[in-house]
Amino acid sequence: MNTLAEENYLKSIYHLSLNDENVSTNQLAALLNTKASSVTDMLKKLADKTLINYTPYQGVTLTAAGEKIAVNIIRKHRLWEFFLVEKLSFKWDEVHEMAEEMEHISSNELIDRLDKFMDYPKYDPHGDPIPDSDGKFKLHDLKPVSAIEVNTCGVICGVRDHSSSFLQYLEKQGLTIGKKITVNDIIEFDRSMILQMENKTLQISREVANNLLITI
Amino acid sequence: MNTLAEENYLKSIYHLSLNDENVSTNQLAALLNTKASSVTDMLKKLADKTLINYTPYQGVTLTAAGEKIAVNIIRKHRLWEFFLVEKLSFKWDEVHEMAEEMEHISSNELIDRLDKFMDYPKYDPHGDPIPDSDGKFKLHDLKPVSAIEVNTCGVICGVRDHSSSFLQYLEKQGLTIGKKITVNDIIEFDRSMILQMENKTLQISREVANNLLITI
DNA sequence: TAATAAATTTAGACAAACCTAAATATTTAT
DNA sequence: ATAAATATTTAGGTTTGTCTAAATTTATTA
Repeated sequence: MNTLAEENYLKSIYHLSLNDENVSTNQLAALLNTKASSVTDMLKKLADKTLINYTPYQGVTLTAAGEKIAVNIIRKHRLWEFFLVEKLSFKWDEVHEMAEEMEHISSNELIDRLDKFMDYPKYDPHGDPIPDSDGKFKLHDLKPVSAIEVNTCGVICGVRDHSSSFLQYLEKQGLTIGKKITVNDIIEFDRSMILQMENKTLQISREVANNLLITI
Repeated sequence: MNTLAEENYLKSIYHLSLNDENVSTNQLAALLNTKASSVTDMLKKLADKTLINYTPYQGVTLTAAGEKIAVNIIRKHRLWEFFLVEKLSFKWDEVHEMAEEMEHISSNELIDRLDKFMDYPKYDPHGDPIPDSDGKFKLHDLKPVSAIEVNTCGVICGVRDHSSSFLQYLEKQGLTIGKKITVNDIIEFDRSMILQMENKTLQISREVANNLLITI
């Protein structure tokens, strides 16, 4: 078994790997709220366990073994988030911290039964895909709202930013998972966007449009 | 907040306090699977935080603050055990280890909602009372089967031993929570007991009778 | 391409929670 | 009441995961 700290490093490396092939020490330090020297120590330890490929100064990638562990933690995190929202009626902006603790509950039998109990959900409350018990999952083909043209429409299927302030803002505007929106206009001055959604018109900043993900 | 180790010490002191007013260093070392010297270190730390009353060589008691924390952990443990059995269909002998991890999930809001989700259960799968959100709970008036006379009857409401081997044995014999039993006879030689339960007759050892709890 | 800046690693410490071995208190038994 | 046995604490280490400060490597830029 791995320690809590090791699990958090593997998870962070996995997340950062989605953007960059090689993950740097400083990226990890920033994400994990720690110092670069602490990261170096841990990278040596994870490399000794052959969970990562580590070349000093060159950053890291996960090995197959490391990725398997990371995906399993993400599976647990997302299933617990789903549980908290669907069964315990938490809001989508309230569950992240709790799931950060719950993802480390070790039993796989438990998580598989939880999965079954909730009828094998495919996406968590933020639209992120939930890996199945073999670690497999499908990504939607998602684009930020900011990437689409005037007069095209799409369905909200995810968010890039998971902060509660962003999620609360979206909730208040009714911009939640599954809603159909159309881009009516783009303001030239600041590239903010005018959206149509269920008879209502609303305006969102470029910043918001960049972080709101849709399928066409 | 308290560390995981601190929480486990407080919980253990609480459990041991039910039998002995003052809890000794060695009792804690045995229960926590650690060494007496390690216990001494932790007792000093908990005393500094005024969670226990500690006089060197004289053992410890919980302060009101310490007891509150201990009872809250026990509340969480028992609610999660109930969840695992009632919602995820685990058997009563399978849930202890998982609940040992889950009891440390910090959110009280989470546990209160879980409590509500399950409709405020009063007893866990082993018959132990679940403290409410104010830490209050009622004990059944329980006696071991070994303490009752021939031709008296009672309802199984708890177990003294929580080991999975004991629980599995009881399960196999059908001696589960809620079952009504009558003591038909006591064998003089080894004081084993002949029980009547739902048309069946079965014999249990003194050892089993000591660990099976009933209400009259 | 040499100097500077930025990123990373190394060296040496620290706190938490544990350990062993030795010292000290308390309890039990003769 | 004292010797022996038992329980507990103290002293000094270890490991994990963190830190700061200094050294080193890589990247940038003039």
